[in-house]
Parts: sequence; structure tokens; C-alpha cells
Amino acid sequence: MLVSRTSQYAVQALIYMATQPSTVPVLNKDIASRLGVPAPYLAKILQSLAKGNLLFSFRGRLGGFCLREGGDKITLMQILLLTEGPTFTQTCLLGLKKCSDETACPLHFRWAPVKKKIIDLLEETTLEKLAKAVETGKYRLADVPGNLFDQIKA
Amino acid sequence: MLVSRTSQYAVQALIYMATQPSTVPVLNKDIASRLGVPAPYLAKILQSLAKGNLLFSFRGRLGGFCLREGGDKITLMQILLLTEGPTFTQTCLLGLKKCSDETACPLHFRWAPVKKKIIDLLEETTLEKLAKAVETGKYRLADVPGNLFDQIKA
DNA sequence: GTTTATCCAGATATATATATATGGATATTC
DNA sequence: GAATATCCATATATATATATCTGGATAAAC
Repeated sequence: MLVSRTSQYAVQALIYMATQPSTVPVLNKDIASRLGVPAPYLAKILQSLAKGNLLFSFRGRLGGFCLREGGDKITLMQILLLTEGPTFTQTCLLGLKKCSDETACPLHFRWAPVKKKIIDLLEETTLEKLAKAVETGKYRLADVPGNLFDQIKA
Repeated sequence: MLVSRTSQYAVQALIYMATQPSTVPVLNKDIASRLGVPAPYLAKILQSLAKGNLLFSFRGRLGGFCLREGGDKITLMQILLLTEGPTFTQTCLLGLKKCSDETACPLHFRWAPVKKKIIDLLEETTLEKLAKAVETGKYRLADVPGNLFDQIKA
């Protein structure tokens, strides 16, 4: 597994939010049903994203979550740094605690250029780009097409 | 985390084995102490590698584990297919069950070339190359330098 | 054949990630 | 201020990965 399920849910949810009009907060339960993801669990993830200053959260009636900045300002890297932890780009393939250019594992210099590709991709991919891709209709955000009620509403 | 701890232990152990003379079986407990890894857990991993036809195992006195083929024949990909499961190269970054060129997640075509780099690296990196790298002394296989007893013996 | 050293199989324990449940705080509407 | 709808915090449950334990099978050495 490349990233945790938590990270996957976070990215999916944020892409979905970026496809929605930013004038009104998005409800946790709407995101959850659209993505086919457990709502209480997603709520916890969204709350941590709010603590990480990626989202605004509003309580009470008409409450919900909003992107704190435009989708063009938020990259995959920012999200994964929150959900995977601040050192996730530094981890060694073989699991060594110290693995740098000075004290390296035998894979270090083979892995470095590939890792750079990954980091570049994460840093240059914004929510806006991904949201646009979804809006074309060619790309799927979730496995199951939302439940029947949602389809009727839409 | 990119790969599981199990995979990391497996790769480390096999690299170590490739640095050892192939005339005599290597003991699980020697590998474990050299790598600073829990021996009973490593034993289970080695047993599964033996079942996966990557290792020979011999019981009884003078028993132990041997690489089934030369280190030049064994790639990282072969190892990870056993420890991560046969579908680990096919998993979607966003966790979708169906994510192919036909039905793709919004990241699919951005991720594809990076994934190819990863797969290429895993397929072209052999145990022999990694073992040679370790034998130069410039690269570390484990965090902790083996215990004192081992250092004296060596 | 007894002793010793190893792998082997299965059960168990622990840690972590994932998921759920519950009661409460907050804000809007009327 | 009562009713409603939402987020929030904490505790709990479940699943999975990681790690350990125990008894046994096998084979070499003496």
C-alpha cells in the first residue's frame, strides 16, 4: 500500500469539495454518501484537516466544511503531509531510521530519482486540476456511484 | 508508508543472505541479530519466502536458509510480489477497486508514468547488485550495527 | 538412540489503523 | 428560547499488521 486509507479518503473528499460551489459549506454526510465512505470516520478526517488549516469548519445549522483556500492553492503534498505525517517523504524504502546521502541504505541512490518524481507530482498536482478532471466526466472519484437518493436529487 | 515492515525485513534479510557464502545455510537467528529484527517474526517471513520458492530451508543441525537461485536472478519485484501480494502493482493511489485506462481515477494518468518508474526499478534491481553495494562498506543494511558478540566474531 | 540444533505450524499477544457510538457544543431558524 | 442541524471530543469496537510463544518435526553429531 502506498498511502493509508485515511489519506485516500482525505484526497477524495477534498477533490469532491473542489468540484462544489464554494459559496456554501459542504456537509460531511453528503461527502461520505457521495464517496461511499463511512461518515463518522470521514468526519474525523475532515476535522483533522480543519485543524491542519486546510479547511474551515462551521457548526450548527447551515454549517459544514469549506476549503480554506482556492483549489488551485492546495496540492496533494499539503494533504499527505497532514494525513501521513510530516516525515512521510523522508522515509527509507528499507525502513532505516537514518538514511540520507551520507549514511545510505543500499537502495538509497537508486530510489532517490524515483522519489523525486513522486514528490514533484504531489507538489504540482492541485485540487483544482483534479476537480477539473472529474468534472469532464471521464474520471471517477469513487467506486460506487453515489446511492440512489443522491442520484435522484442530482 | 510505501511498503510494509514485513517487506522491509524480507528485503533486508535477502540482501544479507546474498552477501554470505552460498556454501552453507544461513541461520534465521544470525540474520535477525545482524539486522536488529525480532527473530520469531523474521522466521515466519523466511518461511513464507521458502513457500514462495525464493528460499530453500533445511531443518535440523546444520540447517538454515539458502537462496534458491543466485542473487543475480532474484529481483526486488519478485520479493515484493510475495510479501505485498500479487496485486500490489495494480493498486490505485486513491484506493478505487476499478482503476484502469478505461475507468480511471482523476490521478490515474498522472500517476501512471511514475508508477512505471517504480516498477522498472523493482524489476531491474537484483539482490546481487544490492549485496555488492553493501559489500563496498558505503551502505548500511540495518540501523543498529549488529550486537557486540557479532562484531567480535567478525 | 540420545543429544543438540534447527526449521515448522499453530495459537496467542500486542500495536496500529480503521471504523463506530455517544453526548455535547454551537449556530441558525422560527 | 425552543427546535433543529451541524460540527466536535471522547470513548469504544473491529480489523489488520506486527510480534511472540509453545510444542513438535527433522536431521546431524556423538
